[in-house]
Amino acid sequence: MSLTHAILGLLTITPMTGYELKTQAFDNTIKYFWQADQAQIYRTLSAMAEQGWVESTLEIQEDRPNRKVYHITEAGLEELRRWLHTEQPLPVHRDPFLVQMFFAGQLDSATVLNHIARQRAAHQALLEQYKQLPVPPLNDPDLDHSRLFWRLTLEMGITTEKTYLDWLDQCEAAVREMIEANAQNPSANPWLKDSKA
Amino acid sequence: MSLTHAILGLLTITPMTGYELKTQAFDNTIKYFWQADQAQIYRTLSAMAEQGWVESTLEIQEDRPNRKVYHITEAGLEELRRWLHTEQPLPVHRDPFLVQMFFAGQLDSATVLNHIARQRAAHQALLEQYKQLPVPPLNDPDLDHSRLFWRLTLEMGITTEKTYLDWLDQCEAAVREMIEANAQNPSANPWLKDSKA
DNA sequence: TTTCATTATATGATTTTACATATACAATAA
DNA sequence: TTATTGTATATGTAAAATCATATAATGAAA
Repeated sequence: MSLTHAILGLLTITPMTGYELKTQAFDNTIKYFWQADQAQIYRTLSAMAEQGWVESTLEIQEDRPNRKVYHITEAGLEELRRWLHTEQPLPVHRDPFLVQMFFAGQLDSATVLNHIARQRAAHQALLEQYKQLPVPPLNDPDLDHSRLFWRLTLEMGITTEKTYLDWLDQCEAAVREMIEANAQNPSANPWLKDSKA
Repeated sequence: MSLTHAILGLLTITPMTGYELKTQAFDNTIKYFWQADQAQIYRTLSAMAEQGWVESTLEIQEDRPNRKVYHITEAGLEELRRWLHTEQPLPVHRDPFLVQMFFAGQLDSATVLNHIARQRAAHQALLEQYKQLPVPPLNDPDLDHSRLFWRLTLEMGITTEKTYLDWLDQCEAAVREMIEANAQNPSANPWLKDSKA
């Protein structure tokens, strides 16, 4: 599975604790292409340590919990390199909102517009977060190999969110148009319910 | 979970067997926002039948296996309506290729270009498949409520794939540029390995 | 002729993901 | 003062997803 390899890759950048992997790497940086649960990260780290792909050193701290800093081993590097050469399957799409929209013909228009607005806000927030990530732009002279790919994948996250927002706007427009069309149609149907407000 | 509600929704269109749900609905139509395994569909249908949300009638066939045609019940319709009113969480992104690209600085450029080309072909194929789905376009007068939302979600699938293809092209261009830049740089690094061909 | 694809349902086993909760101390906020 | 947030690791459990395989008939292809 790719979580293992995402972690292996991250540990080539710098040794990290499970907590840092979660809060700095996954939640802030690469969540637009791989999301991971905290519990899953810790358990995967244990499994990887058993495999011999990572090792940890305990850092004793006084005022806060001890840190288990993981670093990648030679075997881990080898596994990462092997995996990096393999062809990857297509992404799995599972978007519950799109399921909802697919069947939104069964909802009144006001509810649909409300759903759209909420999703819009959530995606907008994501986009803002991605935009603030400190990765040099494509035309930056500091863009070395690694950073080039970080920027490219970040661009993907940003573009995806922009596309999503555009689509939500398109949906809203289409729904409003449909409301108009129905308002002029005397054989009014229940779809208009509440939506005149 | 949304698989249940995707199935409930699909059964409001027409009664179907598990096989039809898989081959016609999921694999052909809505896989760009909800993918489902065959085994999972059958098991979910069983669970839904126990819940009382669907019922099945057995259609005896002579030359092929009998069909278990599921239809939605009143309780199922109620559950679907309830769910359609709830707010949905953001989509979960898990794209192993993007993980690979994030760490592609550790690969030689020829391998990266090869990976990109393969993904491109796969996404191109998906796009072609989506384009051929028989859903009336947005400006079609036959576009009723249901079909409007089918078209909107399909537009999302198409747009997403187009965006992905554009991004892959951008990646390819960036990698080729990086190759150029490195070729002129005498402090050649292993990244160029094999990529001069 | 044997293998493969299609139609159709189903189970076993495993892996992956998700959700909840526990511990523990410090600092900050209500 | 009490509650919450941040740092840090971990387990229990359940749900969901994946992969493999079984059955069984027909028809087509190698």
